[in-house]
Amino acid sequence: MTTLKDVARASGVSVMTVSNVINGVPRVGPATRERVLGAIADLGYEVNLTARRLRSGTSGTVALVVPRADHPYFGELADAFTSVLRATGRHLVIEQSGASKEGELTALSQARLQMYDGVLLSAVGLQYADVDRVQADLPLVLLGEKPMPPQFDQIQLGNVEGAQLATAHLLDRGARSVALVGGLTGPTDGGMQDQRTEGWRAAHRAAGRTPDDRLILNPPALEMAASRQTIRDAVSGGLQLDAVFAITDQAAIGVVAGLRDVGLRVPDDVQVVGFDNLAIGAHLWPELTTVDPSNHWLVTEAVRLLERRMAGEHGDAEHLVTPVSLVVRGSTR
Amino acid sequence: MTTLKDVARASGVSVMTVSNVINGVPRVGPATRERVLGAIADLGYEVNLTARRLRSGTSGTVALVVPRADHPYFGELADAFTSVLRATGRHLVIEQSGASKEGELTALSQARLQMYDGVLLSAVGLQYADVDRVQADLPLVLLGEKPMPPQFDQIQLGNVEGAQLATAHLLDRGARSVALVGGLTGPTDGGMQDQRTEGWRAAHRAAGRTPDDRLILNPPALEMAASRQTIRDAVSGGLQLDAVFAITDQAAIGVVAGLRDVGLRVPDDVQVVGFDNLAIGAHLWPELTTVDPSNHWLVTEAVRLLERRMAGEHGDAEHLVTPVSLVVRGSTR
DNA sequence: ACGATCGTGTTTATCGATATACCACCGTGT
DNA sequence: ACACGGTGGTATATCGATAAACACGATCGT
Repeated sequence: MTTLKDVARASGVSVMTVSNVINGVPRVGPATRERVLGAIADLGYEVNLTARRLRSGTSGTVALVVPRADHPYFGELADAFTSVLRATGRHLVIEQSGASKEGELTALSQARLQMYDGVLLSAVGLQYADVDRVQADLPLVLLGEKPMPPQFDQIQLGNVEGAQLATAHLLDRGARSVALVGGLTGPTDGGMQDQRTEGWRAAHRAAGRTPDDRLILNPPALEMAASRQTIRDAVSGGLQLDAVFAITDQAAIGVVAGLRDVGLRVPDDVQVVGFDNLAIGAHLWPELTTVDPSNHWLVTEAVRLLERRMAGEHGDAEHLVTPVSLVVRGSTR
Repeated sequence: MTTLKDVARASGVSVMTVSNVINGVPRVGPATRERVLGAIADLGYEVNLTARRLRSGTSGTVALVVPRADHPYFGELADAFTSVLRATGRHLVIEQSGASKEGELTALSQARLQMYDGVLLSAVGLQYADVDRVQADLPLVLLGEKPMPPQFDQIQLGNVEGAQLATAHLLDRGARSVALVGGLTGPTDGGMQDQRTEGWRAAHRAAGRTPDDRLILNPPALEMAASRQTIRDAVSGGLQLDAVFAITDQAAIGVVAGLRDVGLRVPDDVQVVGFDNLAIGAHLWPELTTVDPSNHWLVTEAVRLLERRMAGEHGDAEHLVTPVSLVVRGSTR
C-alpha cells in the first residue's frame, strides 16, 4: 500500500508538503504542487481515511442508524439522505440496529459512533435513558418516534396528526367501525404506536364518537404476513368492521391481503388507510390511501440540524414535528 | 473522551496491561485484571475503533456496497447478511454506490474500502476494468451481475436459468406472446439484463419457437412507475401479448398495474412472472409468480468466501452461481 | 540600511491503540 | 549455587496522517 511517505520520496519533498497538496493548503509552490500531483497519480496513492480520522478527528462520513434495512420506509429514507448529503460533500453509511436490545446498544456505543462525524439515529426500540447516556458532544440528530433527551436535536413524524387525519377521513367517508391495526391498548411508552393510537382516539372524539378498544388489533410484528394473519383471525372471530387504519403501509398491505382472504372487498366492504406513503402504494390494487409523513422535509431539516452540530454549534436543541398530509387513493371511497 | 491512558492511570498499571485485559491476553494476573475492569467500568471507557484499525489493521466491520438502498431486494439482502455476520461476531454497514458512475467509483476507492475488513460488492454499473483496478489483497466478494475479474470470489444469481424457468413456465401455460420487460436488444455488456434476456431466448428455442424481438421492452428505469408506463404504452400502441416476464419483481408490480390501467386482467388476459421473490409478492393481488434466486444460499456462501479471505487465505477464487427455482402463484394460470 | 513580512518548506509532536522486545521475580532441578 | 523456564508486567516503536512551530532566503517599508 502506498503512503504519504512513498509519495514524498518519489517527488523529493517532505510528507507534510504532500499532505498540504492533498488538502489544498496554499503554501505550496505551483511547480512543487505539479510534481507532487504527478507522483500521486503515478503511484495511485489514496489517502488512508483511518489515519486521517485518528489524527484530525473527521472522516467525512455520516451514519444513519435504522432498526432494519428490509423495511422499505428506511430504504427510501436512506436514499433521500444519501443524495442530500452528497451535495454537502459527505458520505452516508447505513447501520442496522436490529430488533434486539443488544444490537441497538451496540450500534449506539461510543466506539461505533466515534467512527463518524455525525449520526442520524432512527432507533425505535431505545429508551430515553439509553440515549441519555450517549456523550452529548456527538453531533446526533434523533429521528426517534418517542420523546428523547432535550440535549439532542430531534425530528418526529406527525404521528398524532397523521393518524387523526387518516381516521377522520374514514369516519367522514361513512365508516362506523374503524379497526386500528398496530395500535396499543396497554401501558404506553410514548412510542410511534402509542402516538398513532392517540390520533385514532382523537379523531373519534372530534367526531363525537367513543373509540371502542375492541377494534384495536396488535399483530405480533408490524409486517405484512403478521398483519394479514391478524385481520383474518379477527374477522373470522366475528369482529364487525367497515374500515381499517393500519399504522404503517406495510401493515396495510397485509390487511388488504387478509381481507381478501376472508372474502371482503376493499374499499366496498372495508376501507383501508395506511401510513408512510411508500412508493409502492400507488401501484397496488386498490391503490392505497395513506398518510404522507413528508420524508423530504424530514431529510432536509435533519441534515440542516446535523450540519449545524458538525460545524460546532452548541445552541439549544430543536425538537421538530413533520407536517403530514393525506393522500387519497382507491382503498377508500 | 477517556482513553487507555486514563484507565491505566486510574488503575495504576501501564497502558499495555489495560490493552491486554481488553483483548483477553492471558498474561495478566487475576487481581490486576479485576482492578482494570473496575476502572474501565467506572470511567465508562470504550475502545477507539479508529485507533485500533490503524494499528492492528482490523475493525471487525464488513461493508455491503449496493447500488441503492430503496430497492427492497437489497434491503432483504442486507438484513440477511447482518444476521449471518452477527453470528461470526462481525458488524455490517451498508454503503450506497448510487446510480452515478462517480458514486460507484467513490465507493470502490481504496480509501473507502480500507476502512473495512472485508467488502461485499453488489454494484451493477461497474465494469470489469473498474473492479480489476482494485487492490487484489482486499477481502472482496463480488455479488456482481456481470462476469468479473478472476482474482476475486464472485457469486452470480442464476439469471439465465431463472429467466428460462420463468419463460418456459409461461409458454407451458399456453402463452404465445411472452413480452420481456427490462430486456435488452442492443450490444450486450453481459450484465443482468442481458443474462435474463438470454434465458428468455433460450426458453423459446427449447420450446421450438423463435423469440420475437419486438416483444422486448426496455423501460427507462427498472422501477415500478417506469415499467407501468412502458407496458401501458406498448399495449396502447397495439402490441399483442398474452404474457409478460418482467426481469425484476419491482418491474412486475409496475407491469401488473399498467395492464390494469389498460383494462387487461392478470392472469386471465395476460400472465405475469417476476424475478427476485420479494416478500411482498405473496401479498399482492394477484399474488406474484416469481423466480426465487436463493438469497439465503447466496448470503451463506458469500460469507463463507469472505471469511476465508479475511482469514488470510490466498487460494484460487471461486465463481459460483445460485440455484434458482420457480415460485408459482396467482399471476400465472 | 535594517528589522519586518512573506512565501515555501521542513521538523517535531501527536491522535489512541497494539506488537514486540525486554525485565524482574519466583520456584526448581542438578 | 547457578542456569532455566514460567509468570506478570513495563518500555519503546509504530500504524499513516495532520497541527503547530520553526527555518530561511527574498522582498518590503520607512
